[in-house]
Amino acid sequence: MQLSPLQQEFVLHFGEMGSRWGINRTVGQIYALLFLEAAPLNAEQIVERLGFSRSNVSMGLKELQAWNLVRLKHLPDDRRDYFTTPDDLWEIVRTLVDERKKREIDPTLSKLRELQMQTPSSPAEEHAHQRIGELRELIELLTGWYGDMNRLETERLVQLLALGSKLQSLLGKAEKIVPLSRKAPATGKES
Amino acid sequence: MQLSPLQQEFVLHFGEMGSRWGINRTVGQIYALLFLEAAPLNAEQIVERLGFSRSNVSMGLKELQAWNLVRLKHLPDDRRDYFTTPDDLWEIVRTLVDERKKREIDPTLSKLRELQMQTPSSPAEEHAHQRIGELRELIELLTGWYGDMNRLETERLVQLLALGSKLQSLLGKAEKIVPLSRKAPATGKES
DNA sequence: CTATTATTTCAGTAAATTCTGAAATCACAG
DNA sequence: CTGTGATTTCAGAATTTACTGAAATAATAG
Repeated sequence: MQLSPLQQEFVLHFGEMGSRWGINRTVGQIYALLFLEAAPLNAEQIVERLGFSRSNVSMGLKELQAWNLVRLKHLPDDRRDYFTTPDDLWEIVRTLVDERKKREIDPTLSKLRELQMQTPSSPAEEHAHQRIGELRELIELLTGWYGDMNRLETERLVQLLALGSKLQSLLGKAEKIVPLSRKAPATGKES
Repeated sequence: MQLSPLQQEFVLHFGEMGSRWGINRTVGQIYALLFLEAAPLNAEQIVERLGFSRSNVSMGLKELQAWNLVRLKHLPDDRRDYFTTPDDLWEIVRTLVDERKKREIDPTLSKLRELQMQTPSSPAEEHAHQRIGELRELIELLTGWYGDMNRLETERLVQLLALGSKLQSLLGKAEKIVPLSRKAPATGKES
């Protein structure tokens, strides 16, 4: 592995962490490398830097593409594929969360809805039915909220996140002026 | 496996999904079973219902305990251990997110901070250093926000989540009255 | 202390996954 | 076409992870 010490440590760390997520070491390392690199890299360059077999890199890149986590570029007069990660970190986060939701949450939500169609036929099933319903509701609340957040521009989203706990008191104040359940009364301050 | 059809489908589904998370099929199924069950179960009952070996169940339960995802109970005049999941689903979600943060995010944040101490010694390292800094900042923003949310009572948290995109406009209005960057001016409406 | 039952540990095996090199496919220049 | 280089596929090897049964340990009752 021919990387600067900084790069090397970062890449190795992401390889390790990769296995705590669904992805494997190879994929984690490839991603980490592309993330740090200023310019796009082709498969051969990744092989040189990480010391994996060519086919392993090919499969890793395919996986990263399936996750939408890398962008494919082409240089003039060069027909090899070059890969980068988006410059904008928020784009990366959005992709990551979207994809994980798609793979880890959505199938469960469908399954829960499907299971709730069944009518329970014993006290045990009654309780299970109940429990499944609660879980479905909770996941719907969370995914609904996520959908809302995801629709915000990054700028707005960051503002909101930065507010954090200040939101609490701010909302308390806002609610006095703009009650949640009805039309806002005139305050004389709107534009 | 001796379960009602409803239980069975749920349990099998969570077994499958388990492998998309860090946990394995066995652990996923045990958890799903306990989640649906009204009363606590002991290890032997789990063996009967899921058909795993006794030792496999023992290891699975140990893992679930390490994740803080099950509660240990004891019945009078019975020295076997009985296991349940919390009745309150929000408690479960909080535990899950806390533990995943602890395992998947916190170590990375430490590593990023550590790497940023190093002074870059080449243009490539300079760029990597930059990139690592951006990533660290983003993760700090997200974890900071999560810490804030986590401190809220469930009641409040649910209200906030349910607001979703309505928050946007509400905040716009609130900001006119309570500007974010300075002390709130008197509006004549505070308590 | 001894017997009985509950639980855990662990070495070996089974299963799943990751990784490789060789061959196949693809893409284009000449 | 044909040849060259880029990329992918894939069968088997290597590695890792999951699972089991047997033995060890722990806990309690008598």
